[in-house]
Amino acid sequence: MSELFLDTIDEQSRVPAEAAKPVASLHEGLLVALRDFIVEGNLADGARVPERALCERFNISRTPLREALKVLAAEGLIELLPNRGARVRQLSPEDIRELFDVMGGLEALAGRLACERISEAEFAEIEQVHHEMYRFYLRRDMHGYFHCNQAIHQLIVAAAGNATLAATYAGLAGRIRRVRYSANLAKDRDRWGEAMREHEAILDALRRRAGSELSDILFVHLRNKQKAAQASA
Amino acid sequence: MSELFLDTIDEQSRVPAEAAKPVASLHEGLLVALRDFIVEGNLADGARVPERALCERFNISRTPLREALKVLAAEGLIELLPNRGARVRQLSPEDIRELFDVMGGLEALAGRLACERISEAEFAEIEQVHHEMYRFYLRRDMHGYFHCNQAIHQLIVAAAGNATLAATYAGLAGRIRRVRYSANLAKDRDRWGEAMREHEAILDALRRRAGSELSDILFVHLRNKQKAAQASA
DNA sequence: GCCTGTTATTTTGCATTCATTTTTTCAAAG
DNA sequence: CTTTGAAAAAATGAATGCAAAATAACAGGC
Repeated sequence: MSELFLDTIDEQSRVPAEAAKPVASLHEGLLVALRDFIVEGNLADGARVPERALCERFNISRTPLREALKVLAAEGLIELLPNRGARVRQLSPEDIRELFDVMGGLEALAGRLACERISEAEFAEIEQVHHEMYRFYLRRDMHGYFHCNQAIHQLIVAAAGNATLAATYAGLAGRIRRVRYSANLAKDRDRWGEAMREHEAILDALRRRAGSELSDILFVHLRNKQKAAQASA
Repeated sequence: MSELFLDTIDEQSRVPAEAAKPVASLHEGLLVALRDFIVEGNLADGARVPERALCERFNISRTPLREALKVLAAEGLIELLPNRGARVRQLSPEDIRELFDVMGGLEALAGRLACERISEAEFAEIEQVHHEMYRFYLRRDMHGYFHCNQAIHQLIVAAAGNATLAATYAGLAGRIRRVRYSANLAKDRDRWGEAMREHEAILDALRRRAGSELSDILFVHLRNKQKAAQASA
């Protein structure tokens, strides 16, 4: 490799640098669109995924669509029956239980990792959202409360600083997005107070950077959330 | 359907019966073959994945191959560069660190769940493999030790009774399989003794069904394994 | 009238083909 | 001799076409 070549590299290296993370957009667009289309419930649970209709819907040929379907099947959003096409995967109560537990485990991990590396600024942001959530709780504003709640859990996962964890978590979250469990809490006011107390404990453990403890609290918190969802299902 | 046909069905009905759970094999075969082909290191790290060559290698057309490639990309084994084909994803030290942590988190979860539902028979099996491993340790039989070690971690994940967890864990394990970290322990005899003591603690916590405690031990155990692998890398 | 057996239509899976883009080759200029 | 530019070759991404399978529609028998 000549020195001159190294000079030119300086100019061009920026391109692969900025293109390094965003793998770029190929038929990614289609994949995202299709995923949203399914997640948003445009297709009934367990319903056949009509190839031809979707081709017209997205103005593409069958080849890229089928490729996208294979990916969605790998993600667990749909299932592919040989020679029988794709079906929207319907989650059994058992599936949902499993997903809750795994997400609980991942959040527990996120909490532990966050304690190791979270900055004061990141903690301050979580703390701020927490207090905001508390105000929503006092006002009995369910919508605002859940918005903050989601944000906090998301911030903890982000604070873990582990892209693999975040991606894995997002993948599982996408699977159960079709199941609406958020509003279930509405039926159980006691649970709401309990959840709020758990969140106090979460913030406290995070403040003390007590990773192992926070890990425990988060898992139990998710377990309780799961129980509440099941009870009101 | 004639009675005669029913007679023959008796013979054949076993096939769909046992194929009920395994969604069946379509181009799954190709997917598995391709995955193994890459995992087993037939392609260099970061190397281009030659479509044409693989088509000949597996005697298929480009369409099913490209579908399989999309799935492998979703699994994180390869990466797809737009208009520039697929490349074997090479894991940075950071990627490996992340993978170790997530797998540690999942094993911690597996331990916790296992404590909730493991049967005496399952525990007995783990205990037996543990003792077998200890004998390998005393004999300084590295190969046998690692075999048992892998088996124990696998049995704990299985004992968790969570298919989603098992699948997620397997997916991450597949990504890292290309990186050989097993033999790294060989360079650090002290670590070996430490690992053995940690396994004693694991078995003890599992015996007492101390989920939270086992969860902690398993995560730290994986962390130490990671550190040892890094140090000898 | 309901069920069985056959035929027609649709749909899936894969191969082939085509337009673009990228990479390589080659040659001429500096 | 290196470097730049253009043209050829190859590879990628997507569309179409075709054989096999599945589903639907239909006719005949109990």
